[in-house]
Parts: sequence; structure tokens; C-alpha cells
Amino acid sequence: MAKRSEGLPEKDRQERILDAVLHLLAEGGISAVSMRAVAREAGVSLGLVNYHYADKTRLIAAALRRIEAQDIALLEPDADLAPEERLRKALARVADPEFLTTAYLSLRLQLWALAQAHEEFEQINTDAQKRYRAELARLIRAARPELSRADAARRAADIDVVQNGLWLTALLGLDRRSIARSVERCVSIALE
Amino acid sequence: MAKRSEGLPEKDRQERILDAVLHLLAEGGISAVSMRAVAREAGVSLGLVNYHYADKTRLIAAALRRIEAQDIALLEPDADLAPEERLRKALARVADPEFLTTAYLSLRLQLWALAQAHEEFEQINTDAQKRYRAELARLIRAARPELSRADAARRAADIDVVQNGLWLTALLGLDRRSIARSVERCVSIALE
DNA sequence: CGGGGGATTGAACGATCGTCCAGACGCTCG
DNA sequence: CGAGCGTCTGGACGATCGTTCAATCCCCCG
Repeated sequence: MAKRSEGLPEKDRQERILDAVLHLLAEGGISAVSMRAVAREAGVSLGLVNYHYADKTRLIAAALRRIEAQDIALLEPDADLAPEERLRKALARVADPEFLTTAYLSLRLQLWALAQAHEEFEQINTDAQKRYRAELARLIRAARPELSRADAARRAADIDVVQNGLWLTALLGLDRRSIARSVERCVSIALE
Repeated sequence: MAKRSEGLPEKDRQERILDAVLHLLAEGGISAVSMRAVAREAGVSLGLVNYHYADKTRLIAAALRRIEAQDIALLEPDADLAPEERLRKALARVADPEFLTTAYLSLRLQLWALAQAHEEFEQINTDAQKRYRAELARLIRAARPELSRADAARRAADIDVVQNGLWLTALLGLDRRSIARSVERCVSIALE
């Protein structure tokens, strides 16, 4: 049973542990993520990390799966907008300073690097990417109902390429104007 | 003095050591790069690695600097083509299966991840990126002399974004057709 | 030939790694 | 109350890490 003594403002310990993993990963890469560093950052004992996550692989996998939700959430719109405006807003949101933080971008990059180095993490990553593209295609078809499913999927894939490049280039420190132009390019790909 | 006993087909030991670093980095990420693993992969003793590169940071920095040349070389054309054709060829080459290998892409990603985690490696990376973009702008202006220097630089930056996304997406396993479309997009950005 | 210096080796150091485990804590239920 | 159970702690294990170092090798020069 979860504790939930009502007086405690502190988050669930498992949450705190995953937060710590993501924070360390974004800050110093995978080499900065040791079981002890995670425990210290989360403010729990070393033993507890291994208690909740049997080994390091499972710990990192759990942390990675927690980023997925955040990525897909980028596409979730305020539902009361017209479909086209909803799509425009979703495409603009990837460049929103609120989401496009260094920490988030760095996290993304480390996730990709991990996926390239370990098969297990690669699966988590490709699954997330597939879900993201499907959701994007759905938004496009809502805004342009005359498109075939295949056409919408193709446009979603093209947008994904530019967005990946946009994220990556933002991380590497390009100026904001070329990012704005890239967002505009995504809009025109989506809406012709 | 370098040995260079003429009978030996084996490369310089320092070269072999850097090769080993890059191979391990591409294959298993930074966690796979230990001094011992590098020595084993290069077929030399552990001590020699530390003899040529005083510590691990300097070893990796030397390896990263060796990738730069390869990146810039992507833009170097056969000199006997017309400027526009030279540019088209350079832009197409980033998607050439000969360069777009998994090993090379993975290496690039690990480089970016490293740059994000350590200041020292970040400097190496941004320097290389700057040189790449300048060289690309030069090619564009050769093909379109009527463009101002600023316009050419702007186009080079836009192309860099799409190319980064192209590389990244190729690495993440997207289909070849969307890559081809992205190459075409780079061409039209460059030549209007 | 004898010596000097760069190249190369592998053993050894202390630190840190992931994992394991015996036990303590706090809570519920019979 | 006491037995049971999920939660949590920190010490201990062997493995591996980066680094250091004395000793050896090889080759050129005097």
C-alpha cells in the first residue's frame, strides 16, 4: 500500500527516483546516472532504488517511458479550437520556450543516444516515435479531411523529420529565427 | 620519431587507438568506452593508451576532433563540376548510403550527446558545426552569386536544420522515401 | 659496442560501480 | 499484543573503473 500520510507534501518516492534519473541524465549524460547518484539526488537510500527497480536497466527503462507521455502531450490541444487552428497550435508548440528548454532537449538527445546503444531502450524509443507520428497524422486529417490516410501519414513523417532537426539544432544552439522558419515550414507541409 | 619500419602494414598505434574509441563509441555509447576496452580493441596495452593520451578526456577529445574532418569532407566536391551541380551533389551526398551508415550516424549522435554533457566536448562540436555551415554557405554563393552573404548564410542555416533532422531520423529508422524528400527540400531551399 | 630515450608493457593503487542482503521501521489485522 | 508484510536503510561483496609507475623493449647516435 502507498503511504499517503496526508500531512506529507513529498511526492511518491518512486516518482522522486524517476525525476532524479531524468535530471541527472539531462545534466550529465548516462555516465552521470549511477545508482548512488540517483539515490542522493532523490533523497532516498541506495537500497530503495534497487528495491523499486530490480536493476539499473529497468530503472532507466522506467524513466524513459515517463518521457513518452510528455512528448505526446505536445500534440494534445485545447479541444475547443477548430481542427486547423488546433494543428497550427500543436506545430507551434514544439518551439514554445516552455517546452523547448535545454533540459528537455538534452533529455531527448540522451534518450536517442541510449536507444542507439541498447536494443531494449531502442524499442521504447521507436514505440514512442510511432505513436507520436500516428497522433500527428490524425490531427492533419482532422484539418484536411480530403487527404487520404496515406497522404496524411506521409506529411506527418515529413514534419517529424523537420521537427527532429529543429529540436536537435535548437539544442546545438542555433538562433531563434531559423527555428521560427522551420516551424513555418512544418505548417506549410501539413496544409500545403 | 615515428617507427615506420617499411615492412609493417599496421597503422600508427595512435591512429589505431582513435579508431578503437570511435568504433566503441558508435557501437555502445560512451559507457562502452573504457580505457581497457579501447586498449583491447586497438590491440595495444592499457599503459600505451595513457602514454599517448594523458587522460580519458583528452583521449575522447582527440577522437572527436578526428570526426570533424570527415564531416566537412562531405561538402568537398569533385572540382571539375559547375557550381550548381557541385552544390546539388554535396547536398545529395548526405543521404548517400556510403556516408549514411548506421555507424557514422550513431557516432554523430553520441558526439552530440557528449557535447551536451561536457563543456569541453561542446566546444569541439560547435566549432565543427560553424565550419560546416560556413563551407555550405560558400557553396551556395558559388551557385547563386546574386545572393548576399547574409542570404546565403541564412539558407545554409536552414539546410543545416533539415539535414540534422534527416540524419537523426535516418538513425531512428524512418523509411528511405521521406529521406529522399528531405534531400529535395534542401535543394529547393538552396536554389529557391 | 655501449648508452640514452622514446615506445610499450602489465601489475598495482584507490575509488566507484551495480548488486545483494540482514535487519529496522511503520502499519494492519487477528 | 504480536505476527506479518510492504517499505526502507546502509554496510558489504566482487568487479571494473581511471590513473600511476617501474621495468622492458627497440632503435638511433656517438
